[in-house]
Amino acid sequence: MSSSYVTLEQVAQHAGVSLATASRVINGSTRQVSERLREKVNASAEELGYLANASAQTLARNSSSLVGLLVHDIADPYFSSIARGVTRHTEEQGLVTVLGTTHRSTQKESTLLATLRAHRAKAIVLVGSRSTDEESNTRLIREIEAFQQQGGRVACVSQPGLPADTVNPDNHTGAAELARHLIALGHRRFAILAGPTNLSTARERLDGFHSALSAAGIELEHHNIVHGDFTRDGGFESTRRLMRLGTDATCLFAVNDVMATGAMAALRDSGIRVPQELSVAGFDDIPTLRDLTPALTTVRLPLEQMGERAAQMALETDHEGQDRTVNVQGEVLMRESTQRPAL
Amino acid sequence: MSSSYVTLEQVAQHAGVSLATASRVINGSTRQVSERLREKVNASAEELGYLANASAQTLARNSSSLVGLLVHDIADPYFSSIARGVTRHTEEQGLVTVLGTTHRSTQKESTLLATLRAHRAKAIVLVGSRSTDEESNTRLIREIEAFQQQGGRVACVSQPGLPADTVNPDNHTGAAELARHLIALGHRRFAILAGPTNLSTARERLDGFHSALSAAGIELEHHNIVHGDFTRDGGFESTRRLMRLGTDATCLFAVNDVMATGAMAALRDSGIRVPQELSVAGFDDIPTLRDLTPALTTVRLPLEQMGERAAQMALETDHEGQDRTVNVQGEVLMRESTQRPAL
DNA sequence: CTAACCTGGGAAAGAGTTTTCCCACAAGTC
DNA sequence: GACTTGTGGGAAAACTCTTTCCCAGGTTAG
Repeated sequence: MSSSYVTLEQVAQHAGVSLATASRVINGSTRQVSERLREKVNASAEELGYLANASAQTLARNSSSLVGLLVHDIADPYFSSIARGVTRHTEEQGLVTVLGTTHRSTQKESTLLATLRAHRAKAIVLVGSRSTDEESNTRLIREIEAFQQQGGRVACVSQPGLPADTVNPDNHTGAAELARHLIALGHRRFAILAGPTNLSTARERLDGFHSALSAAGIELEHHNIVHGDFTRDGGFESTRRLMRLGTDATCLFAVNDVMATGAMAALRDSGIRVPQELSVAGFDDIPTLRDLTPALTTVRLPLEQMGERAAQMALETDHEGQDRTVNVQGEVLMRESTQRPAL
Repeated sequence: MSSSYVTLEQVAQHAGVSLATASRVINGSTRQVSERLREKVNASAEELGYLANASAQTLARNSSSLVGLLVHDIADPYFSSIARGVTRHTEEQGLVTVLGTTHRSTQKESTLLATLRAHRAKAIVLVGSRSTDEESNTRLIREIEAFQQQGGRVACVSQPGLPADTVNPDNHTGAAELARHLIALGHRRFAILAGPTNLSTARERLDGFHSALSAAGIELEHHNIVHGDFTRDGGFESTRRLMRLGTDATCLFAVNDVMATGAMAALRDSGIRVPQELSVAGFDDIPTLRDLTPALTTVRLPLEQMGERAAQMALETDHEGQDRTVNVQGEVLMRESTQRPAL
């Protein structure tokens, strides 16, 4: 009663073969087993409702069917889109996805990485901006290497520079191209709703935008840059601050769509019409946010595919060479939230 | 080299004690261990970087630290909000969340449930509408019971009638109250963008709305009901269909926010102004969709807390009695997408 | 002073797989 | 007919941990 499990040994007995033979049938080993016995074992397994004990398998094989997925916040549509791509691939492969949310805490990240290591996870997909903090970065690298030592594989999304396969959106180019489109529209004075300075994604987008402005001979004034924390409310607050201080910009670039959403809300609250009085652009093309009014000009990233590709790279068994990097280009989508500036 | 792991035995040797003693120290058993040895063992574990092998523990204890979370689609903000609540609780408890996405396939649901069983998951949180299909329902119940037989615990969100603890939003009352508000605004002719008929959530919301209309002596005409599939695009298409066929309704109720979003997009495409020509209301108050224009009238559900509560119930060890049900009331939020009908 | 009782610690038996090693037997070779 | 070769099957070790059982030594009570 206490143990309502069917073990492989029971299956073997029921089929009248040895434990080893049963195992060989169940997970198709290299060794041949006669068709007769094979059928007998399969029939017994079916009849008894055999379900292999995953922890015993993991222990014996020293590798589990778990794939870790670490994101900052699963409720953030940026991450949930990527997560969907990851789960699509892992589930297709019959693997199990372990979801860990770090909420930008390197502490939690470490804990989760250790847990995944303890579970002998087969692979880990790391999503989200890498911090520029030296210390936590080297620690992260050490942990990744420890995991790889154990035979685990790692792939990252948006975290260039780690010793692992990487899916890397070209934030710099995307932002620069967006800037050029906006300049072409006639804008000359820009405000930027930047992200946390220590996150590479935020910095790359800022840099890319900035460099395109410079190339066009446009100055970006210091007081026209405010920082948000990549959340909707952060974007809202930072935009209010910008408005309170006053700005002569004709176009506001928020480095991600989620903050752009907050910005548009703040502008509406302040009675500023978008795009008539101020153009607004974002980055990511978050699917859930495509129905905002006015429709947001942005740079589309194929988030779901990025997650899928990362999972795929992390699980490719044949590849054993150098770490690979897949660069992903964004596509500028000019929509309703931007127009040529009023004279 | 092959095995770069530190085992408990190595820790024990390093500390000069037996394996059993080391284990007693590490996971604070009932048996006492002298302070001296205790410190020695802990120091050794620290020094060697001991990390317990989770699968060995699972095998020995016949219970893992895994908590399953089954949703239809992690990119759907309804589910990702709930998922956030679930992970908050599980991670707080030092447990590991396993994410499975079923995409409304009972086949995948079964597979995932079996996998979780094979891993000796400690608990499972099941999220999403229960199907009304008799056959898949009884199978689901059998699988849940099999899991419980093994000592696993189950909690559901929005799936009343299963042999498990349940967090149950009062869809009927919420929809009815919303209907009363809309009637009070002056609406008499309604169109409904209903959900898949076989999902309880969709049905309850439809029923609740309908019963409030009946109570007010308002007929709901058959041609004013269309069905979507709970997705944005489904809402879009169904609304187009509704418009093509023509409707005399002054208010459109979509049974969830995601479909309401698609409906608003379709109406805009058709040049129909919301709310001036047609009022629109949704259900859920999805956080990511709060910035739509016009702001959507809806029924707020505390999605994140619902997930958290479900996880909490699933993990409460002391509770061993009857299955509990927590009812959650929605709150009607009248916003910009509804107004009194034009005369 | 001895009997009963604690208490800390160690040996060993599982938990359910995988996998290696070896044996038995049949078939083919000279 | 003995010897090799090949093939299917079984015994047992290994994976790492938990936990029970038991023993030795010290403490207390009578």
